[in-house]
Parts: sequence; structure tokens; C-alpha cells
Amino acid sequence: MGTTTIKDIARICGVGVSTVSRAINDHPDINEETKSLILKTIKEHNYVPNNSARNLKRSESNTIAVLIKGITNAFYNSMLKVFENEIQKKKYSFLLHRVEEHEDEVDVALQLEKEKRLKGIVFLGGYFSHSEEKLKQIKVPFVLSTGGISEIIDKKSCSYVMVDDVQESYRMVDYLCKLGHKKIAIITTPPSEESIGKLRLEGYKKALRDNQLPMEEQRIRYIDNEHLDTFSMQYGYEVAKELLESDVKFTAIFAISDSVAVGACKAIFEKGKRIPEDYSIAGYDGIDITYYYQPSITTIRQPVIEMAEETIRILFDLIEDSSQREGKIFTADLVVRESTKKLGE
Amino acid sequence: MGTTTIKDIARICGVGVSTVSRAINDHPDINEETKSLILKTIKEHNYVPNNSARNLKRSESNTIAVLIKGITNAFYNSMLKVFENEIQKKKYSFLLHRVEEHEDEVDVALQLEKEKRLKGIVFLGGYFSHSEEKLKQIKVPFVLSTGGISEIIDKKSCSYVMVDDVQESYRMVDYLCKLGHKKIAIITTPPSEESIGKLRLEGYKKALRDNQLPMEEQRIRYIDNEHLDTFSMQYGYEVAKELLESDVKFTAIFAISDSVAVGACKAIFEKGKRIPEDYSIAGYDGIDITYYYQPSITTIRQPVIEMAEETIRILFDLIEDSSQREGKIFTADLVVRESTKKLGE
DNA sequence: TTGTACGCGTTATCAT
DNA sequence: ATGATAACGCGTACAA
Repeated sequence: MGTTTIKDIARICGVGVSTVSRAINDHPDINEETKSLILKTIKEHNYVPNNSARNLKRSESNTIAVLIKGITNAFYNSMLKVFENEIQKKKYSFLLHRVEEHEDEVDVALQLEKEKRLKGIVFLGGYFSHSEEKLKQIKVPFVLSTGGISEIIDKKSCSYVMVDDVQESYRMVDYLCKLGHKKIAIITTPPSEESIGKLRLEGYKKALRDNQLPMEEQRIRYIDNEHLDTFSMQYGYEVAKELLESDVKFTAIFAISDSVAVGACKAIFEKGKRIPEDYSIAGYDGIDITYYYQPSITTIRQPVIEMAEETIRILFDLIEDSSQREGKIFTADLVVRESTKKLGE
Repeated sequence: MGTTTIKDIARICGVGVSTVSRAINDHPDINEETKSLILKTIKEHNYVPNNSARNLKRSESNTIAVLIKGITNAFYNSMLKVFENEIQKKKYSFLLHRVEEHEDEVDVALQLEKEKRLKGIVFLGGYFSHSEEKLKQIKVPFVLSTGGISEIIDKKSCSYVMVDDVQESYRMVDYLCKLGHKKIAIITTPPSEESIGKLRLEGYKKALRDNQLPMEEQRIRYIDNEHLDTFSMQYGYEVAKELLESDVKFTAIFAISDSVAVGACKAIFEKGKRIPEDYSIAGYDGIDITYYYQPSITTIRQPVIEMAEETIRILFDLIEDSSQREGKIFTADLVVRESTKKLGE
């Protein structure tokens, strides 16, 4: 014998398979006694229904999938908690699926949609750039959440919840300018990398321009090394170290993410310099460590909880009211902490 | 029409379904021309095979699943990378599945085993406590990796890779004792919580005993609040704050995890105290931030890469050579950094 | 090389 | 309330 199936249980109980099915799925039309008998034998024989067969037969499920690319980012966790709760509250079930870096998230979605008869999809994170044509293939409601949406995508064609990365990084750099910093370095991703770093760099450039500051290529910093995760502390450390050892002048660093900022801080401390007395440091994301780091780090905090709530709200609107697509751009907070100070004070 | 199936493709191409199937699955017995015609039409019509049907029909797959409980822990990521690579290298496919806190990981495994015809399973993290009887139900090879294995489980009955949490936390506390600290507080999980914290607390107690130091209940610190994640920075912060505001004397804190240690540091700084001059702080896990924090934090570093490699090695041994169960306990490193110092120096 | 027909394990429809 | 049976979409023996 291979694995126990519904037929085995039926045979053992001396009933038909449909009766067993009824027992499993809490159907009304079934005698309480036979039901409990069946349930008992199921336990005894360790019978586990085969999900593939169920999904195949079922014409629909109540599953919402959350596809997440680059699970590394710490703040996804708080969003996931919200998703989980809200989805459960609505009596749907929740499926978290991690998308590998090299995979195409839309392809994965398409597969899952068929395999699990999804009711809805949330795309979390990642730098979303897909042709409209491809997105059209997705037949169930979906929402793009967090993470820059490439300009390639027509925002009119799908639902999304995001912050404007260009504007928010502009906000930070502008703040540094207003503090009197004129030589602001940025630690960003290499140009070859399709990522949110592009957008944040753009905000940096725009802020310098608006503040009539020259943009020096020398102060745009990155390392092009595929073995280095560009959103890690180590990356920030390495890049900042190179910067400090060069003869490029600067009084502040804007790091593309909080983790990178932390790494940069370490490099600065190693050179015997102080923060913010010698250099001001700013991050982006608003993860826990910025509050707990010593000194605490100035950052851009995305309203992750609210964004997650809005994401799921929109998704359910789409599902239940089959309403129109809906997009929302959130404003982030500039959280001023100890790592930045007015120049010359 | 609902969704396109293999039949539709067959009809469109004017061939039989089996030919289409052969094209999809790279079977040898097929004419190159018909194959490319089929592949072309598949693309054009955006046909996506239904995985549920495939899994149902397939008697076996080449999938290795990694079940992970409490995805929060940062160092799981490095292990996952290893798993992913090694599994790919062996031409297996990799399935990551997150297990919710309230779910039973073995039940999930049992389901997945049937649904996906798994070849093997890795249980990652979590405080593993299941009856042998339950584990016996899993028919495919599996390895328990990282995370304390409850004493309930007979280690002789399954394969595992782990560090001895009792011994390693003993190592750390013993080190603190040898530095001259006689009043060492511990920030741990509440007794109600079934977790790895129990084991680390045990090591703490044993170390005090062996160093002829009295064990003061007052110095065993925790907060019993289900809304607080006990492995978070915030938890460390809150507990340390309570400790500092009590009149309990101590010169060192051993935190149950690095994140907790970071939180504790913050609380200490807020009170205007210094590390390590006023208090020594020690963590556990060896995550990135301990190196980048200011001051850098003394910790126990688990050899995660090696452990991951060993895990996958054992699993493949089990699968391919159907060899016997195998267990390995790794020794962790005591990484001495700036956050701890000899008392009175 | 290609097509037909059956079965994978389950749910749903229809009798009974 | 219960049981037989037809799908669900795919892979694969087997026949051609």
C-alpha cells in the first residue's frame, strides 16, 4: 500500500467515499454518528487528504497569496502580521510564497493562481517591472504593495499601495541640505542593478539640484559585486570604507537603507570619527535598529502597518465588490534622531 | 471557457495531449518540429500547466521542502541561501514553506508530503517537541536543523543538526563569571513559553552553580506579555528597563538573543550608563548587528553555514544512500567583543 | 513518432 | 442520510 486515501477510509468504515468527504468538509447532510465514526478512523489511520486532488477538483478556494521577493527586509514581517490577521478575520486562508531572486514573480503568480485557485494576490516588495500584457494574464484581483513600481508600468492599469521613493529620498536629502550640508555622499546600488535604489538616487539628485548644490559623481557611491547584498550592513560598511579612504570630501552620508546606514556608521567609527560631530548619517526604511542603534539613526519611516492595512482593504474591495482598481501613495515620515546635526554647530 | 488546458493546446496544434505533454516535459520521443510548434502555441496562449494535476498524477517529485517556523530570525537567511544552492546543485527543486506560530509543523509536513510528493524535508528553527509516534508518520527522510530539540524527543530516533543550547549559554555565562562578574542578570523568555529560552536559562543556572555563585530569582528577568515578541529588540529594551529601575544589583546581562541584547543596550544608554564600563552585555546567535553595533557585542556565534551544509548533506545521504539516521551537534564560538570587560578593570 | 484511454484522489451531482 | 459516478487536468502505458 502507498498512502491512505479517502477510499481506504470509506472501505474501512463501510461507507461510500462521498460520505467520508462530507465528514471531512463539515457538510450538513450527514448523520452525526457516522460522521464521528469516520473522523475517528481518520485519526487512527493518520489519513491526510491530498491537497493536490482537492485543488484540482475544487473550482475555487478562499486563498489569498502573498508573494514576497527578497524576504530579507526586516519590515516585511510587520506587514505579514497584518495580512495574516486581516485575511483570517475575513475567513480566507493565507498563503505566503517566497519568490527567488531569479524568478519572475508574475510567472509564479500565474502558476499559483491555477494550482491553488487563488482568490487574490498581494505582491510584496521587489522592484516591479512587468509589461502590462503580462499582468493582464492574471485573472484574479491583485495589489502591488511597497517597493518602487517601475515607470514602465502604467499605474492606471493596476492597484497598488506604495510610497513615492523619489519624493521621500528627496525629503531626506533636502533635510540634510537645510542642515547646511553641501557635500552629501550617497551609498546606493550599482547602476547595473534594477532596484529601488535607482529611485532613491533620483530623489537625491533632484534635492541637490533644487538646493543649487553641484552633483559630484564622486559622491555617488556603490560597489558592483554580485556577491555583496546591496541592502546589507556589510555593503554599507565596505562602501563607506572606500569612501573614507578616498580623498572625496563630504560631511553627510545618505544611505539607501537603514542596514546600509548601520554598516556605514561602523566604518566611520573605525576611522576614529564621530557621528554626528564629524559626519551626519541618514538611512531609509525605519526599521527597529535605527531606534536602538547608538547613536540612533535619522531615517525615513514608511507607515508599514497602515500600508499593509490599506493593501488588504483594496484587495478585498476588488474581490468582494469587484470594484475598480485603486492606487494609493502613502507619505512617509522623516524621523530625526541623533545621527544628523546642523553643520558647524 | 475557463482556463486553457493541455487539451486546448492539443486541439489547437492538431495533435494528441500526450504529444503536448512530451513537449512540456522534454521527453525524448518527439519530433523537434512538432515540439517547437507546440511550445510556440503554448507561449501564445499563455498556457500554464496546472500543478495540482501534475502533482496528483506524478508518483514522485524531486522536491525538498524547508519548513521554517518563526521566520523572524535573521540568520535563517544565510542558511536558506545554502539550502537553495545545494539543492539546486543536486538538481532537486526547493520549496520554502513558512509555518505559522500556531500551526503544528509536523502536520504541515504531512500535508506537504502528500501534496507535493516530497523527497525530503528540513525543519528549520522552532522548539521542536513532538511525539515519536507523530514523527514516524513522516515517510520521507527529514532533518531537524538548528533550534533546541526538546528532551521529549529521543535523539536516537531522528536525524538532526544543532548546537547544544545549554552548553553554549553555559559557555557565555561561565565566561562572564571568569571576568569576575558575580551578579549576572539574564533576560529570558517567560516560563510559560515553550522555547529555546528554557535551554539557555538552564545553561545560565548551571554556569552560576559551577562558579559557586548564588542564583537570585531577581536576576532572572522576563515579561509575560503575549503582544511582545520575546526575541525582539523591544523586548530586551523593556525588560532591561524594568531591571534598571528595580533595586536589583548586577554588573552584567546575558541576553537570550542578540536582538534582545541590543534592546538592553539602549535601555542602559538611556539611563546614562556606559557599556562595558558600567555594565557588560552579552548576546547569543551571532547575527550581523552584533559586529556593527556600537559598542560591538560579545556573542555566541553558531556556525550557521557549516550547519546548513551538514544538514543538507545528511538529508541527501538519507535520500540517496538511504543510510541510517545521523545526528551532529556543532560547537559554537564565543566571540568576544567590546561590550564585555573584566570587572573592576 | 504519435494518439487513445485510463487513473491519480478528491468533490459534486444525482439518484436512491 | 447515503452511495455510485462523473468530472478536475495531467502523465503514461499501450497500441498504432
